Amino acid sequence: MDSSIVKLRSKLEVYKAMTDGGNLSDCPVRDVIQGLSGKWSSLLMAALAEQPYRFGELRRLVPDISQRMLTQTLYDLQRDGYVHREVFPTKPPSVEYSLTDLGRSMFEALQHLLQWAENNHDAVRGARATFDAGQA
Amino acid sequence: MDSSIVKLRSKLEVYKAMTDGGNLSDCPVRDVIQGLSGKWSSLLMAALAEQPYRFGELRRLVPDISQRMLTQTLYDLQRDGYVHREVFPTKPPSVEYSLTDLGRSMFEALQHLLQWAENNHDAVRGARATFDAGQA
DNA sequence: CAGCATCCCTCCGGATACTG
DNA sequence: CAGTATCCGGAGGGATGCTG
Repeated sequence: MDSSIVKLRSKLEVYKAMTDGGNLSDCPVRDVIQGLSGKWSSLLMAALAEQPYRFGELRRLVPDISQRMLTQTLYDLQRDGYVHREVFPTKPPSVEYSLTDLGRSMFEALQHLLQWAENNHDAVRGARATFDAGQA
Repeated sequence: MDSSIVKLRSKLEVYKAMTDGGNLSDCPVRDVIQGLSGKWSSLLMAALAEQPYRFGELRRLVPDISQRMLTQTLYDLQRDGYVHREVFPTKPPSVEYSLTDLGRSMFEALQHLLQWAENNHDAVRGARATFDAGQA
């Protein structure tokens, strides 16, 4: 739960951690990463990092997500301990989603990547365009 | 290409960046993230961050990747400008893959998340187990 | 309001066989 | 050695309709 700067191990060590566990498919690091690789996970984490939201608010906030995927992604995030789900027995009922401490901790790590993407997406787009032009 | 500490904007700003672009499906940040969300992308980036590797070396390094996915993932990473592919016209030919400057820059951001996963995967596993027990 | 159920389809990714 | 080509099953994900 420590949000301070993490002393990074060598790159080799990071790679080795991703291949640990004997059976590679059981590697816990890859397992965690896999859970965040869905189409909507990082976007919903970014939204909830801002503030707690109710189900319908998230729908309006992310208009192009289907109701099915919103339900399922929130379920998965809750299952992995990133998101807290609280039901208010009002009438009609309302459900609020918020980040847990684990979720906030994870998002701080994720945020580096999102920030990088924001700063460098034009370089990536450019590389893609150049590459496609060369292959044409 | 600056690898120094990035001054993080507010969480709200990060979320807004992920919903920019009018048409959400055209949001460049989500576009970049999407390209890294494949099953093998981060693992191969971690391997190549360690040192350049040839095709066959990567195969042996990651035994449970199919040859098809190795080819395709390397192709995609190259297309997005993260990986450089160099052919040596030996006989038989050998091809070496290495990270570009853009790739190294990106990996530094990605590494935070990998590091977090390594440090906290037991917490995630635990949350998952607890959750599943409660639902049973 | 906040979902579950159902149908359906795309495409990710694995297995196998073949080339320069 | 470093790939391409094909086939194929299954998970991911969208649209629609119904419930407490």
